[in-house]
Amino acid sequence: MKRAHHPDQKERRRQSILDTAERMLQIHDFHALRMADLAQELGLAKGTLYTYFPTKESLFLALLAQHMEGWFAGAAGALDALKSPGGPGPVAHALLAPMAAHPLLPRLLAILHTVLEQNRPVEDVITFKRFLLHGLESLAPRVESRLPGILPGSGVQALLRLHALVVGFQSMAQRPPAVDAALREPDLAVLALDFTPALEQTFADLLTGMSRS
Amino acid sequence: MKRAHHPDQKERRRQSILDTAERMLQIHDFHALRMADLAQELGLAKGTLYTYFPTKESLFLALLAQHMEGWFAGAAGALDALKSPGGPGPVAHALLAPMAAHPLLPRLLAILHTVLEQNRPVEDVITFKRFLLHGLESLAPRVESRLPGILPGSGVQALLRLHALVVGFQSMAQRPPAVDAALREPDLAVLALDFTPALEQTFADLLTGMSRS
Amino acid sequence: MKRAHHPDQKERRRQSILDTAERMLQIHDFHALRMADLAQELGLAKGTLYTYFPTKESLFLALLAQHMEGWFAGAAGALDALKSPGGPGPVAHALLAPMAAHPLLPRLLAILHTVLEQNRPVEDVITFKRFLLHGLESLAPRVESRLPGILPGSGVQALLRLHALVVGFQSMAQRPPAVDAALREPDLAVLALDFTPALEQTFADLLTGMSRS
Amino acid sequence: MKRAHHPDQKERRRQSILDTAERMLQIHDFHALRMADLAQELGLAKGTLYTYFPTKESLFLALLAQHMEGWFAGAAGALDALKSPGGPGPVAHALLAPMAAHPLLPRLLAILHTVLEQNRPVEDVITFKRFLLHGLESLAPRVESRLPGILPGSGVQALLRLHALVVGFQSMAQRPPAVDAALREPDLAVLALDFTPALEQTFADLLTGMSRS
DNA sequence: AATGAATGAGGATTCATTCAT
DNA sequence: TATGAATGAATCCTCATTCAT
Repeated sequence: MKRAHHPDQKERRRQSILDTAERMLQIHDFHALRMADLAQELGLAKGTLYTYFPTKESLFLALLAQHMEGWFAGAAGALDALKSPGGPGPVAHALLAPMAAHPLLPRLLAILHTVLEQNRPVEDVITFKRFLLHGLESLAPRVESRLPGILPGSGVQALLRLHALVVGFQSMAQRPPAVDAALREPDLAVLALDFTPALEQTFADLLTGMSRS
Repeated sequence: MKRAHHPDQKERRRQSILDTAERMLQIHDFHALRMADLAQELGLAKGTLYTYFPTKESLFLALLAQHMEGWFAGAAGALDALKSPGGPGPVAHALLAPMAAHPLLPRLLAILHTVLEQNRPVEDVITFKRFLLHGLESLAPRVESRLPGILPGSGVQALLRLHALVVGFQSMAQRPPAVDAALREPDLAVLALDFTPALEQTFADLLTGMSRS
Repeated sequence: MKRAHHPDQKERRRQSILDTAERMLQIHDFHALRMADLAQELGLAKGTLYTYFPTKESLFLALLAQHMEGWFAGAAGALDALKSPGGPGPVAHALLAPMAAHPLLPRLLAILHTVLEQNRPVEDVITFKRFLLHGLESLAPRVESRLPGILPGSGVQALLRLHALVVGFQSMAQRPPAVDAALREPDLAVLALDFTPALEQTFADLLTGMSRS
Repeated sequence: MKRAHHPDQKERRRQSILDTAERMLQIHDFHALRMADLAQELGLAKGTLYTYFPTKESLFLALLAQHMEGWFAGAAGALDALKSPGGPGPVAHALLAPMAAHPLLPRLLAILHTVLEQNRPVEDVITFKRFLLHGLESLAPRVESRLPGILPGSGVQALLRLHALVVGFQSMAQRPPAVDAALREPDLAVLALDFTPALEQTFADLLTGMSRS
């Protein structure tokens, strides 16, 4: 394997690790995806991964950050493209449609608190949380300006609530085989949520409620 | 250890296992809580646990079911005690105040999909889902009747959305030590959600939105 | 379950346990066949089995003894029906044809030394060995009288050698699925022994050799 | 513990694992010999064993292969050293005397089918069976050429029959303490086989029979 | 005689991470 | 930088057997 001496090369290799991790994450979940497999798929040695990321969690946290960034940008653009005032429905759509370009985002968010942030040094957590907050704060005013009735300053709150909905619906919508089979019983069909529409509709309703309360 | 031959005794012992599991779950999380420790705490042999519950998951699923039942009853009572029409705030409070008597409920719900329902026989999942749906359906009309503007028949949907919020907020609010430390940074305080009020306020707003949309 | 007070009833129940064990042994092997399953199949409690047989091993040792007895009788009859002198082939056939009526016999013999006689009280082993020797000694003169060239007194030896062949061929012929698949490779077909003919032919050859040496 | 980076070192370490396993197998049987003990005896971590052998079975299968190879070589040499024609007795001796240098061989062969080949991937079984067959086929013509009367082409068959006798006599000769005690009863002494002479004598008789049939 | 609740020993394997080369 | 050998913690469940009722 070529050595990545130049910073550019290092960055490229780092990115290739993230890309491969992403690809493999579509097949296996976080726990099932082993560092050894990732290394093999990349043609690297296990140890090499650890020169780029200190832990497995940090690797996937970086992946999450990347997708968050993409979503922040996409959502900002979509909100900006919205005629003002947009109203809850369009705002919800503007925020969630860009998530389609980042299908792993909900899955990574769902393990953010329970897995990725476990056993990490406080400084890293602070860094990530600042990054997250920064993104939310860039979207917040855009949201507020498209929702006339909303309480000024509650944009970040709305986005945190969206965060909770993403995590909650994701965990309900990602069904292991046995649960999937169970929900094929006709009477249980009502419990078989479809992630995207459920999320968007719920969030639109929530924004509606926030716009009047 | 006395043998529980009489059905009454068996039921009492089963309950003592659940009670002890609950007590220990307040200290360790599901994974950290080992069956061996539980047995030792109970003064039973490990194998004995398995005469009452076939797997660790089934034990905690039973615990969850018990608390769900308690919450169903409490919420039904609180809703019935509500003057009609109650409106979103009172309804949200009626639904969530009884959860205070079941502090483990959010934590168990948060691992329901990702842990407890993993690797379980389909029939068990069906049974549990039916139980869950049955509870939701007993609450749904009560919710609808207290929310004049809500779409008829959307009571179950509202409760499923509550479910998602519980799971989402729970995972955000249960912070490992490092995250807790990070959120003590002044600028990050906004990310430090307090589970109960965040949940109740959000759900109230959601009900408000559902009552008008 | 009816109590078996009368000795006759006890004997009948004991036999029904053996019969059921035999039936179940055709599906699962010794280790896979659990005492709990056996009890359930019989409609008895586990503990009841232990009033008839002190251990799992003793139960199957009794089953083995029963089949041995059947085989002793069958082989004795077949040998007696043989015109004298019969020669190695007919003698081998007379000894082995009756084994077809006891298909479990080779399987039980194969685990006799490595499983059934483990951890048993010396007295029981003595009893069983005496029973075994007694059977062999009843067949030995019949064998010798049908094999003119054989060394007088070597009948028991011949039968012990047969015992070894039964155990050896049984372990080679009872193939787990992966081995069975492997032996479907054309070049490996020669290793895929068929228990009955391999055994009989080999034993006939052995008797031939013993008749001349 | 030094890291075995060089292939030579790796091979040496692999061999030291096999050597230690062999030494410990003389005291405990396969089941009683735990991987943890083996690792401790070697001064290695348990996990390290698994970098050399994927399973416990594969480790002992490798050990068996090694002894088989030794026996193949020894037997080939002994047969080659035999004046032609040798006759059944000398051929049996040429085949079995080299087994004395591999006292574990019969024990490993006795668990080959019932333990070592269980739960192994088909490819591994095929590989091992090919290795086994290859060894048998190298001995077969040597056997045939020393046994004038034998059916041409029946050398492999003779060796498979030897295999069965080894397994059968091994299981009869390896007596647990209780059985050993039982066989000290004077009348039962006839059942107390001595592995090596019983095997060699029987096989010689079998070859005699095969030479004329 | 029948029951069935209680017992508890017993072990291979995975995999994130380290560190000598 | 890259390697990959070494590490070692971590744990659920089975099931023959017992014994109080």
